[in-house]
Amino acid sequence: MNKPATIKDIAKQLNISVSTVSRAMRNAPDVNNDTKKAVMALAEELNYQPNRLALSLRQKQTHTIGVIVPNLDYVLSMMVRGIDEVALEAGYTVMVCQSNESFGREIVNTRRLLESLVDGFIISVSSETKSFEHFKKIQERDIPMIVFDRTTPHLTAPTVHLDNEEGGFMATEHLLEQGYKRIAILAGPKNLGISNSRMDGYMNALKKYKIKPDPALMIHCDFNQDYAFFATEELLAMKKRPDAIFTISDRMGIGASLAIKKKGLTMPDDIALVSFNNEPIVSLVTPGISSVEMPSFEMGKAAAKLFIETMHHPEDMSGVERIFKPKLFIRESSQKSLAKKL
Amino acid sequence: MNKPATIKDIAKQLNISVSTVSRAMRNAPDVNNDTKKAVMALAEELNYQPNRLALSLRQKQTHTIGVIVPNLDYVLSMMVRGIDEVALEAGYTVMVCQSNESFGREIVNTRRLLESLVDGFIISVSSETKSFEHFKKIQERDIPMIVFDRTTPHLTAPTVHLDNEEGGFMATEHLLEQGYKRIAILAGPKNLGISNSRMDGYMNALKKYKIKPDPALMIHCDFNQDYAFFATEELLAMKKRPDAIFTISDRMGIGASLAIKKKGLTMPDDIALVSFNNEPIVSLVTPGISSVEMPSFEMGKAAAKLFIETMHHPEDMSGVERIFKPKLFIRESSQKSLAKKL
DNA sequence: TTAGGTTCCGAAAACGTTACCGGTAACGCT
DNA sequence: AGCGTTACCGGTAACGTTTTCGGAACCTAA
Repeated sequence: MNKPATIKDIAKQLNISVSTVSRAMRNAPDVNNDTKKAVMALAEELNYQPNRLALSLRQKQTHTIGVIVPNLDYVLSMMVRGIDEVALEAGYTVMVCQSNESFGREIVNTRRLLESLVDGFIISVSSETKSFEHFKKIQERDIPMIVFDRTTPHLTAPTVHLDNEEGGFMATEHLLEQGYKRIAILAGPKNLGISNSRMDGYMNALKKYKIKPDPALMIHCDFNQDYAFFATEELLAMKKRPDAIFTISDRMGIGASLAIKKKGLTMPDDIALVSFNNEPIVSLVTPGISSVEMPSFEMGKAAAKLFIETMHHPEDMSGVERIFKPKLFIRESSQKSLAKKL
Repeated sequence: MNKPATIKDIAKQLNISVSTVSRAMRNAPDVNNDTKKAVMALAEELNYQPNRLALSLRQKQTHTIGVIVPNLDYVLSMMVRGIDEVALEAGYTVMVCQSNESFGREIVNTRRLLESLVDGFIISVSSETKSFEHFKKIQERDIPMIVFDRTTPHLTAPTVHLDNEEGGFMATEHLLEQGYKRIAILAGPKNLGISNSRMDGYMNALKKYKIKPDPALMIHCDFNQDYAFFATEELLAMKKRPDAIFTISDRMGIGASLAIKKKGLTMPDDIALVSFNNEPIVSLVTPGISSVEMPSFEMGKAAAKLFIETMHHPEDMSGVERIFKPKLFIRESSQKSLAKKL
């Protein structure tokens, strides 16, 4: 009914020009104090809200960051909170879109946000994504873009991610130190960078301990609990079954642990388990599952900071990488001494 | 560097007017097929992306829904996914802002989105919120607003929520049926509607079974795991301690279970536990925790549908309520027979 | 008095798009 | 020949804001 008040309404009522009102609102120096007060007062009274669309159209920037994530699981929602935190601080609004791990949705989201809705992007690529044309379109337009968490070599952009290789290495070395020899790995889809890096770490650790990797113990499966469950069942059905499993995510770790329990085996005696992410859940199940932690919140903050930096100095930020270090939390699922204490 | 192409560029290059280009892009009927093709082709070539800001400014609508949630925990992120789902389908983009359970952040977020960035709101109020002026400002401007999950009587708007009273009743009655008599409740802050409703259900169940509620067993504490832990410790330290606890969320349930374990008590024999939300985690801990489930995803979808309905028929939708029914999942923490089987 | 500086304000263009109103040309019909 | 339709297309205002330029009014100082 009652149209929202505009700068024009205020101008008319006060018998001054819109430019003056505009200046007064922004507290510009060249406007009389009395007029300023009058404008402010009337704005308050009319419940005036500036129209950001007009502003953005005018100055060709929206002060909005488009964040595209594959999901809002524990880790990513932590990261988003981090992004939110510093973005708000810096005067940006964030627009979160989840692609649901779907390539198609990712494209749609990108296209939408690209319609002048955002000043730039902070993205984490979906596990389904194999082609990166939609992201390259962003770069062709010289629009800032940060890739975080799920990074990829196919995109040259400032990135924030974990040292996943190190994480994979730590997890595997820990198992080796505990004396496990046949260590299986449950990895994600082959095109998923974080999965591959973690697997590289796994390989490195095996190499260091002079153990020949066994392809039969290296499983690629979908990035979720159910697939991990089935994959683990198969692993456990092998004639020479593994004595330890490293899963690339906690969800998968949970799936694996369920399969282990179902088979009637116990951790860590019959088989050990280490997973990744260190979500709260892994400390609550019995036995507690060892897991590699990533500083999600901090990484989110770093991504946003990097974004803002890029906004200010777009010149060759493209190589910048912020790499965070993982931390291994050892629990009963992988340490015999700990388990015996119980 | 290379400015994004506009409708004007296309017009100039094709020697036609902007209006024609505009019509061609929208596939309007009154434009020659050849020109249409030419426009489309050139648009493709120039990598033209329409400018939604201009469009929105012109037609005074943004096709964006502002979603304000207190956090992105399991339940709410499920709901957001539901909202996303139907919103995208209906041609809307959603803008998710988390208030982090902070009143101040909620206000800031509302103000930002109110600056003509969204066509309307779907909100779930923060647990800290006691005043609702910022939300009423939305309504004063005749902007559609749906309240979901965390609803409140202070706001008259179309709502989507769980039958929380029923949920509280189910949980409590289940405990009573199992023979528990001194049932404590761990509730949230006193101003939190869902908490109060669940507590009402609790009261109703006690009444039905002719048990006099004991104020000493009704604890209000912060909506998280740690506070629940401490509150439970106090409960267990009572001379006449409760023989069952109903917690109003799974996080709190986890906190309670940890306190119970620490004290050396076992569930369900020494004490029973039922919580709320039925997050995956409650089925994974030992003993499994009984919990009341809400159809989060469906509720999110319903909220978005209701929003779209409201957009189309704003007239007196204000009374509409979509109430979903909870479902109790019984696990070892509260059913003696189940526990004995293990 | 006049020159020069301040202080305050207004007019108008611009951002990219759509919507409204109109116009022209070609065609067919009487 | 004259008229009405039809099929296309163009000009322009408008959306709400900022920005640039300029100018009026006043003050100060020589």
